[in-house]
Amino acid sequence: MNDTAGLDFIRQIIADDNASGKHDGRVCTRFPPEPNGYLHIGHAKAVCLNFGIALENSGQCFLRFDDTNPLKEEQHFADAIERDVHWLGFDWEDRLTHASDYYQQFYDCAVKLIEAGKAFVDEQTADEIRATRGTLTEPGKNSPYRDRPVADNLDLFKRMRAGEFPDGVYLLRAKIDMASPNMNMRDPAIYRIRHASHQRTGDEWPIYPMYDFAHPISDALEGITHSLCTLEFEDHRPLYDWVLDNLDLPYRPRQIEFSRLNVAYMITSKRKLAELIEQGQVGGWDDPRMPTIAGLRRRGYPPAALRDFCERVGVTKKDHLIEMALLENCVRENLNEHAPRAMAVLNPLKLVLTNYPADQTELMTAANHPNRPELGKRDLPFSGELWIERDDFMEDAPKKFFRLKPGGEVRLRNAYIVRCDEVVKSDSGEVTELRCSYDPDTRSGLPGASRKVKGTIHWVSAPHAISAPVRLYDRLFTIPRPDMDKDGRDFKEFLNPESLQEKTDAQLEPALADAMAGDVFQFERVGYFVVDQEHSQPGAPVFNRVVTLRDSWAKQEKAALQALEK
RNA sequence: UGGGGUGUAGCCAAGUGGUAAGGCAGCGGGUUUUGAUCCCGUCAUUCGCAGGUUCGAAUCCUGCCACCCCAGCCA
Repeated sequence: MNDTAGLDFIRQIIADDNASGKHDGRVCTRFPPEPNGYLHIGHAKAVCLNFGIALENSGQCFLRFDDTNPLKEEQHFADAIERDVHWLGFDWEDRLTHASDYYQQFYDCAVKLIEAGKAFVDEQTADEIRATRGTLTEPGKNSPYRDRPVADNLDLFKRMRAGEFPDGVYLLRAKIDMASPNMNMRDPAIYRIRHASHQRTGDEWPIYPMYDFAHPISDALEGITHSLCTLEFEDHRPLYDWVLDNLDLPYRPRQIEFSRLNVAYMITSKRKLAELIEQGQVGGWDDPRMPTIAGLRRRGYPPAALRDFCERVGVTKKDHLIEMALLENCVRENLNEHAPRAMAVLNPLKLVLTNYPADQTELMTAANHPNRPELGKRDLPFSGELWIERDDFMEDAPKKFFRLKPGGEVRLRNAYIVRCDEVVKSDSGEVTELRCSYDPDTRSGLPGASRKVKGTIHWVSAPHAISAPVRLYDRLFTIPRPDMDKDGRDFKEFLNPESLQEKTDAQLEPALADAMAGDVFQFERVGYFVVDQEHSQPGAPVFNRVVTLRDSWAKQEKAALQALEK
């Protein structure tokens, strides 16, 4: 019986339960978001875990909206959550539920508890309750209403439900133990009066159950076998079990906690993200720099890469901080496989071929993917006037610089080898044009093409190029944990001023004009770029950089620079 | 200083008394018309620390240390 080897601790528990027949071999999970905001990368881990486990075990997973607090919830959040879970690649089929579907059952359960003498109606104020709860080291005090007769409790609770009392004057509490070292067991609130219109049940209910009461019951009613949640609910488990122990429900779910996902240079606090939006630091919840699913989608991260990431980070109870490099590796790995190649120049520098016939145009053939011939080829117009990347030319180049330098040769990808004969500068000394000669025998595909030069650079034909806005995105913050500063500095002090850089004069190969929103390309030697879903028009794409290519040259240069500083 | 958790490489993570998997990052090399991809190699004499048990300990015991969570009528 060594078949649990290598599984994470939750999957081991499930495998053991399956082996012992604990739930008749049934596996049922749920992803239970409150519809009070947008899903983010941390939720993605929970989605992948819950739906993934169900899939692996031929089980089922519910998408359940935990809508027990109408003050914070909105239908459009629920709609966005459904869209995001689907986009991540998961399907709940007919298992879309709401805590609010069970309001009557919750109420009936509460009545049962009251009848059993296990719950009472308190009429202390919120302040009084807080004051008598005790502290971490001191026990609390019993409410003066704790021993109210069952009949009175029943009467009051029914009148609470009937809407006879204003908010806050009565509260249904579980009767557990005010001296418990676990604060959650000190007669926790289970039902409060809230005269608020609910997005689904309208004004039907003036009272709403608390999470700690509603959650275990919802789980039990749905036949959830393993109720997975994050570590901060560990202290709630005794209460979760207490509710199940004291009610007669059809199933007995088990709560298991795992550590929430933390990714370096990202924050997931709803309040803080909202602050960035309010201040205009980012464009909205779907800004490509946001850690929201909507943001990641618009950034061009493939859902499969996100799933891969969630799998690779593992499931444990340790606090952790995942490096961004792992996420980016997952994205690159996916995109390298799937993204067709294209040529685009972000910082154009004019290159003129002095010996190329004037007004001549040739069609060069370029593979759409170097390792996947089945993805086909395309034609690239070539002429005597080209754009190349400014970084691909250096006047005083170091030995290891493989690109263009005065008098040097370089291969134009999919085209000819060219030599730099003359550097034209403006009055201010800025390089404005390179005058080069090409070697006609070295055209790609010709026998002369076998001549080797050290470098290959990308280009686009100036008369044929299209121009498109290109946005270069980078991490939103400059430090790994902007929200955990030791000196208490505000997270906004660590905003990366270079998280967005807009290129307005990028020159792209003409075929890119027809790119569709959501399409992702590798701009060769530059990075992966997605056609923005919001701002692109047919025939007028706007590109977002998903992630750069790995760049060992840049790394070398950076290292050399750092060595120089020392 | 109450209760609940967690400590294995730079970052994750397996390991369940028999001699430290794997991934990411890093480093070195090879292939390459992308300084990409791909390929090869390298990367913990030691598991928070200190004792103990044992032929044998990351795994068991004792003590200590560090970090995280909890005092909403939020979830």
